[in-house]
Amino acid sequence: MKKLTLKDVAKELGVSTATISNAFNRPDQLSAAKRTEILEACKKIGYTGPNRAAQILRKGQSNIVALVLADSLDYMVTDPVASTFIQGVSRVLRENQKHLLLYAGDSESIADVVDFVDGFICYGAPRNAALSEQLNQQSKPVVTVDFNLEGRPAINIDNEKASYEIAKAALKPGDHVAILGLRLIDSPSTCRIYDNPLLNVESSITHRRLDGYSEALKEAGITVDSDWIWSLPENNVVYAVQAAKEVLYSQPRPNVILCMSDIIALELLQCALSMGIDVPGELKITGFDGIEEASRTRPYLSTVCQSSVEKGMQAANLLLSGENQSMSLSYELKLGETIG
Amino acid sequence: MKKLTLKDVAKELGVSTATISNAFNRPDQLSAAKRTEILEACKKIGYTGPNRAAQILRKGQSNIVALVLADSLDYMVTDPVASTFIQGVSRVLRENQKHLLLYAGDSESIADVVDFVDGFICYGAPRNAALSEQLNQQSKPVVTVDFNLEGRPAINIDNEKASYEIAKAALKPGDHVAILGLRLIDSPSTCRIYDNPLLNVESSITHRRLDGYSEALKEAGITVDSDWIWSLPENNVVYAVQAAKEVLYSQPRPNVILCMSDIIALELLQCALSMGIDVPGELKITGFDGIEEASRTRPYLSTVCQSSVEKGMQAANLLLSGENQSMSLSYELKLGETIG
DNA sequence: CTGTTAGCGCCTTCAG
DNA sequence: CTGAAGGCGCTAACAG
Repeated sequence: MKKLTLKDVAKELGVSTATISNAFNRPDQLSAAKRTEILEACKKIGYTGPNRAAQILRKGQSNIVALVLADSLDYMVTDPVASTFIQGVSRVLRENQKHLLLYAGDSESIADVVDFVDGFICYGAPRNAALSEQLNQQSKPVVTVDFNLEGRPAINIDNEKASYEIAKAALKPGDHVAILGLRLIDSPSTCRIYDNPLLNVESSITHRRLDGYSEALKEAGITVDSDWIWSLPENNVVYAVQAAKEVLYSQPRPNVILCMSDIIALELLQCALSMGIDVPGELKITGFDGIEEASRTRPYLSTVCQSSVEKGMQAANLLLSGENQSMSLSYELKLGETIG
Repeated sequence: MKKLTLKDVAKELGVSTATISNAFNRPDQLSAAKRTEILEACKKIGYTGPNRAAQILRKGQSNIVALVLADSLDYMVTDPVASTFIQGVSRVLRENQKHLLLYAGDSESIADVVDFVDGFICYGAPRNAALSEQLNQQSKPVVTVDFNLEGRPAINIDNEKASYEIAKAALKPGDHVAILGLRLIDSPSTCRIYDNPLLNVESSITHRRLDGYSEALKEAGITVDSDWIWSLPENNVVYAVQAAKEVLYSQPRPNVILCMSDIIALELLQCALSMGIDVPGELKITGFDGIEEASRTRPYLSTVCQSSVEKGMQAANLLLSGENQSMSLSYELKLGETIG
């Protein structure tokens, strides 16, 4: 028994194909009685509705939304910030009967899916910059998050202001400060940035965070040389451990370390504690993001909480609404025990 | 400028549509020279290849694999075990140029996607049992993980044996034991199971784990009444906190608590520590899964480590290979400080 | 309210 | 290597 088509069913029931199609797609085009009659008959003979592949081609609509993540899914899917974002997106898509296709930001091109997805949510600048180009040149709706694409609606938080504030809260004049940053330079491994060329200074949010820190440092009369600024290639535990060790074994050891993510900050905290360093007595630490794990750890991390769930929901809503209106979401400072 | 079709391009280049199609899909059907000539010309005029929606319809193949998660994406995507599994899946799909569609296990039906995806990986029994039915009745390949679907290849670990072993390691005769389980009964909230009807006793892995515990308990001559067994509706922090409090405030307080996930165990551990309970002196705790966070916490959790990444990779490989061969993956006991 | 028809864009055969 | 033709399964427009 092969798969039934709409035509088969029409013949079987002795009505036209249009009527079957309408019964499924446009209830207003036929009487309610006829409609339920047809639907019941379909159920009986095992026809579950029009073939989706054909519908996609015909209607140019698939109910699939592509979520383009900044990097390979491999990295992104286990990142607590990203997965919370995905959670928000999926919640809204579900309400709207849309489906979620995850797309890696280091893919070669969007050609594989651009013809059938209904739109793109782009979470962070894709590692492969060509994707940004391609996204901008195609005509389906795009919403960007944590970065901007000319002419497309975007969702952001004010990274610079948030970073300024958390740094401000942690710093006192005379502090010796280090910064553990993310993808500030294009390096495959954890390292100090020295005077290497910076990566995407204009567009990357981590450079905005750096700007915020710098402002607070300047106000406190503190200078931080580029050999006290680290760059991690990815926001994960492996790189975080490397960075934590490097910075904690550096002489003279900083007494304030500003981290651009909670993952980094938490690992640094663990590392410091196991070295017997007193936090916040000898070392103050700040994070960024406000991930759940940060509130399960003691001492409690000082960090910037951004609601990734809300970000995801807003992004999805914005995409589905079709409006071209960017927005800036709020954040919240959480001053925990790691800055005393 | 509207989107170019294959036909437009053929006319433009003065060759037949078949040739263009072949240039993209069947290199052996034309000379290498002609092929590159065509491909270059296409790039120049901005034709990125055949329309995927049309290809999907025509070829009946989309290069999209649906990952059916046990529950709503909302829950699953932030679960560390599930997201690690997704990581494994995505790694293999990427190598094979396939794309990943996330599908919620509490959806009404698979009809929305069954016509165009190339196959299904089903991670845990879908909350909506109708999906299992539907999956089994359609003809595309399916691989199940952590549960079985008749006639379909499955990937599992031996939950019963693993649970037996971890319990065995923790237990001494005379212990007062409680169990924090997952979805043992069909309840919307955290509660003791008492004599409520059990859920999916045959098929659910959590009942296998319970069986394993029971065996070890029997051997140690310990009985655990059903009012010392809790069931959490989902594996998340909220329910874990509730369960932790309930069990720790119960009299007489157990001195061994077997948890069916690390999330539960970690929350219980935090809770116990903040109540000033000595672990493992006054209370031993075991987990299940071996999530990353468990190794960042002290005292180190005793747990069963299963490699979810490998599970995901195997599942994807199995699906793509098309073989109908089930497999059982290994696990590893990690005896940490929480059982002394 | 129903039936007919012309594509959506492509792939594959087949004869040349 | 080409050109033509027949669908894949459906929907939208139009005529009745």
